Formats: sequence, C-alpha cells, structure tokens
Amino acid sequence: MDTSPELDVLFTGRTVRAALDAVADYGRPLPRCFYRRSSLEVAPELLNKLLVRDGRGGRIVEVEAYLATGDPGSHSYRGRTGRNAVMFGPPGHLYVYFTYGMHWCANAVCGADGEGTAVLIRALAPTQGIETMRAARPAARRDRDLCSGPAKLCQALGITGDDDGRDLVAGTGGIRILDDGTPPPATPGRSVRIGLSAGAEHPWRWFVPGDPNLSRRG
DNA sequence: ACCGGGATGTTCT
DNA sequence: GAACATCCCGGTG
Repeated sequence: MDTSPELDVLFTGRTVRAALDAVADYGRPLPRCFYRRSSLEVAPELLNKLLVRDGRGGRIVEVEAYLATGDPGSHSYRGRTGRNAVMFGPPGHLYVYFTYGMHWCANAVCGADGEGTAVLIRALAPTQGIETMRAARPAARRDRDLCSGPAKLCQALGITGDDDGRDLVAGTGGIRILDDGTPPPATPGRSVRIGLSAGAEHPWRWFVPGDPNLSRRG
C-alpha cells in the first residue's frame, strides 16, 4: 500500500472518509513487542492508532490501563479464572469480556505471557465503515454516538465473546490494531478510570483532548 | 445539559 | 445474593 489516504484525495477528489472506506485495513500492524511492555506505557501510545474489523472501525481516542498486580480494579486481581484467561495469555491478543448482562468490552493484552495486564479500548473516532456501524447500532443518532464507549464500539464493530483471544497482530477474525503514521498526542488528557468501585483513585485513563467521541468530557 | 432508573445475565462471595 | 471496566430512555431545567 503506497498511496496514503491524503494522496488518494488529491488524485481522486474523494473525501478522506471515502478513501479510508475504500481501503479496508489501512495501516501497518503493530509488532508484538509493542504490547509486551507495561499497559501503563502502552495505553497512551495506543491513542491515535486504528482499531478496525473488516473495513469498519476508527481511531483510538480513549483508553485505560489495567495492571497485573496490586490493582483491585483489574479483572486479573484475584488470579486466573475462566473469564480472564486470555488476559493472562501472550500479549497482542484481544481480551473480550461480558458485563452488565448485555455488553461486551475489548482490551489489548499487554505485558509478558502469564502476567495478566491489558488496555481497555474505551472510544474510537469513526473513520471507516460508517454505514455498517450505523446499521449495527440503531440507537446511535449521530456519528459521535457510534463508538463513544467501550461497549458501544464493540457493538459497532461486531465484537463479541467469539472474538476473545483474537490475535491483533496476525489479524485473526479480521480484527487489527494498525498504525497509519499518526503519532499519539504530545500531551494526552489523563484522568482516573471510569466506572470502578475499587482502584478508582489511579489516573490510568488517557484520551485525545477535546475529541468529540470520548465516552465523557475531559 | 444533566440526572435517575431499568435492562439483563455471568461471575464470584 | 451482590456486584458489575455500561447503555438507553425519559424525566426535568
């Protein structure tokens, strides 16, 4: 792929969105060594990467880190169970869990094999497959309602428990995290994590400041 | 804009 | 039996 979306616009007159729609998985896969580091390092660096599945997805604008030890907010806190097994597996895989009786949420597993740390993907700025995502999320009134929450983006991309354990580097199941050359923000927004009763004091949420697709303001 | 409650079922105490 | 890394809808300013 040697034509950037921007050049495509110059040559064809199409919009960036149309160009991205035409190139389903634009960008290069992140090497597995990217994920092998601490989720505290990986989380802010995932900002502005792309999460895509078969031509639908967007730019990651909000993430949270969940640690392997000493983090009572983390699913790995009380050790390995059937649900969190993938989180304890090798890095670069997708850990998907079911919550509140009806919602799926997706994480990128970090750290070393057996460690149990991951980054929750909380919001995307939609870039491609907009119509498909709208069909998958009839409750969304505007584009900014499509992926502005961890369960919303899973619904928009069709991510369910069947995708637990997908390899984000190899792209099994069509799910990938890609780098299209856009760097993370030099000064990302930062706050405490959302929706936790335990471990709520740690500032382990990062976001692209001012992005309209955040799950919450600031 | 902001707030409150209901939906819905798996997981762990 | 309680908690839950949430979302949606319908109320009120």
